[in-house]
Amino acid sequence: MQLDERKLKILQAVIRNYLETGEPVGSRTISKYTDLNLSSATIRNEMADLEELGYILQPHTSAGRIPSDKGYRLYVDELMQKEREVDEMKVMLLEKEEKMDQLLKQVAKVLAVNTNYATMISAPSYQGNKLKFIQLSRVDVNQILAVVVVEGNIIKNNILNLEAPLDDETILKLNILLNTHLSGLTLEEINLGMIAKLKQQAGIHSKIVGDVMDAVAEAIREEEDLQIYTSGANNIFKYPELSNGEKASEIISTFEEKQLLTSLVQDTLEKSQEKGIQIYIGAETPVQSMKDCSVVTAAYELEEGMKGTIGIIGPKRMDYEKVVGTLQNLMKQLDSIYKKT
Amino acid sequence: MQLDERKLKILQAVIRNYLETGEPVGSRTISKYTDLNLSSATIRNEMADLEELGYILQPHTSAGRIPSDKGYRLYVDELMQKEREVDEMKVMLLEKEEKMDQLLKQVAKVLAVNTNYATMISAPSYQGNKLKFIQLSRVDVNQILAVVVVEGNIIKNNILNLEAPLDDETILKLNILLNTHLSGLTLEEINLGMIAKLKQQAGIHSKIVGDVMDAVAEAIREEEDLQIYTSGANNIFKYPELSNGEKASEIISTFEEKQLLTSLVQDTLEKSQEKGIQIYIGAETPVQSMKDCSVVTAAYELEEGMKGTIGIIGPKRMDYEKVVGTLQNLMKQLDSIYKKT
DNA sequence: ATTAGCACTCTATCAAAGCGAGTGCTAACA
DNA sequence: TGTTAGCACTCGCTTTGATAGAGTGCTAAT
Repeated sequence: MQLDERKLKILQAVIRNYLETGEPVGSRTISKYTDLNLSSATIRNEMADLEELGYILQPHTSAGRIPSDKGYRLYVDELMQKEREVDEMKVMLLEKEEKMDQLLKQVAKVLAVNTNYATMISAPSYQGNKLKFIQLSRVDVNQILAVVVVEGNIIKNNILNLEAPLDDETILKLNILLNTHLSGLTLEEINLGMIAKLKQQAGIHSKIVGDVMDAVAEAIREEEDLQIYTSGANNIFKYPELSNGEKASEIISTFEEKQLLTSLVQDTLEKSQEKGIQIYIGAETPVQSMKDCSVVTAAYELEEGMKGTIGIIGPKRMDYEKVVGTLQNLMKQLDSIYKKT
Repeated sequence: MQLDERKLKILQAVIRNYLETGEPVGSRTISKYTDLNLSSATIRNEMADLEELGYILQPHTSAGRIPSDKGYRLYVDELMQKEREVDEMKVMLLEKEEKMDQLLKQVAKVLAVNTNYATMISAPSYQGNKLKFIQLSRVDVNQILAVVVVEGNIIKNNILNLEAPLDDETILKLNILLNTHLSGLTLEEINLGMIAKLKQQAGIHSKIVGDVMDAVAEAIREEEDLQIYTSGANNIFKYPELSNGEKASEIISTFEEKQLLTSLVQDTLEKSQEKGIQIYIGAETPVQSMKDCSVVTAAYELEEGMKGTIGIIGPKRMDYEKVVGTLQNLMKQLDSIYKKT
């Protein structure tokens, strides 16, 4: 059996209607709602076919139909209106110099308020970026501060405890040594051989060099378990199908233990090569606890190849068109903020 | 009418029973539960009195009684067993050098898992601490990095954009200028007059000084909206009286917008002078959205006078004794971690 | 002062009944 | 052959009424 034009139209009508109301859709509703001018009986026959094909299903006999995951999938792939007016969403323009996390939190929040869904945003990860600057300074008689700056102005600090005091001149020398050898290198290029060479040159101060390198390594490591911000988790209470205790609890947990969203971020980044915006319907999601939701994600890229992801989490009957539109809109704005520098 | 011994015992029995079951408690239950050897009829009379006095209330006629906020208050103030065995709770010992936020998250989580309530912990705030060190370094042709270190090794970075390049010597001079005048001062002592004087001394570079002072100011400001970590928000779903959509949503929101908990932190810090552990029952809480919960908080103090707070949020019928015990236990452990350095 | 006893109240639970929405099928129709 | 009117049927939701049970307040006896 094939999906002819008419079946598609009916499926579309069912889904549209269900997205709006959240209630199973009956044949009579379709018969009036569409411009097909077909009686409910005809619709019924077609709907029986659609059910057999797996695009819609009945919660129980003598109820209307609701879309299945397969139905939603067809809808977002083929049937969805690609362009639609989207409410203009103003991201408050933040100075680029402002702390990145402020901006991200802000974006997540604006998005949550605008869409009425839960949102997440992962901070751009800086893999492959170059070391820009290292500075050691004494802050106390037996402590020095190591500041590591990576391209993109990511700054990491570490306090190092000294065994024996260092005089100012030595610190200066170490600074020069470190900067001349390391700046401009990517974090990957700083390998053991290079470290050994540096230590050798540092002579009796090789321990300090080792400690600094550990600080650099930690800067990398910390960046690896990436930061994720969320907002609007309470929006899920707006959708009865998600707000029963069991499911709500699961979703809230995931939002609290943000690291559980990592797989979502990874998957989005991988797939973002092929397609800008990614839609996960129900069980398609890489995060188990969201199998009753749909998740729409996009990868964004700031200058200098820093990539992060934005995600919107809602019920399966989310307004995909609006969400996709809003997300595209947001991308543009992020772009413009970071281009106009 | 006064609360004699017997009334107190009955009130205690009602509350104990209600804490366990969460169901209204009837006179017959009390009659058997206690060692008073009184008939249910007598209990009924006494309970009628207790209700008139406002310590207990009936959800509806012909239901048992439940404690009122006033009843709980009396209970925690007077009736509660002060000492009780508490499950030993191991806080994973983290190296002191480890990042503070790791430790805090860990503590919040352990506490949530152990108590089955929602928890929050605020990072210690460093008000009144002294400026230790300021360092300007050039990271780019027109950017300098300002690092501000406050006592307690709190470090803040800011990138400043220059209008005109600065030579190394000038940067060095500025460093000396700033450090000689500012280090050792508390953040409050750095007032406008002092800034003006510095600017004057900096001559043509007064703009830089101004920018650095802004950076310092921002370091303060950022520290002010203090960091709060939460865990176990989903635990509230374990208590039916809190997991209805409306209330749950409100609580979850508060946990997401952690800044809403600030007033709780403030209040705890203020009151911590008089009493170690603070209990807010229902409407007593400074955070409006938790009026249906009880909140138990404590202020902790790490070395160097850094104070933060820990809070446990649960239903009014929370196990106060256990929670208080657990909290005291935790305090001891935190102490020992930070004492043994 | 305490308590046994009783009438009363209120809720929760269950079954029966009716309603309404929706279906599938059949037969008639164009 | 595709469409549609009609009809019997199913199922869930809501209402209703009856019942049981828990608990109370009051009174009268101890």
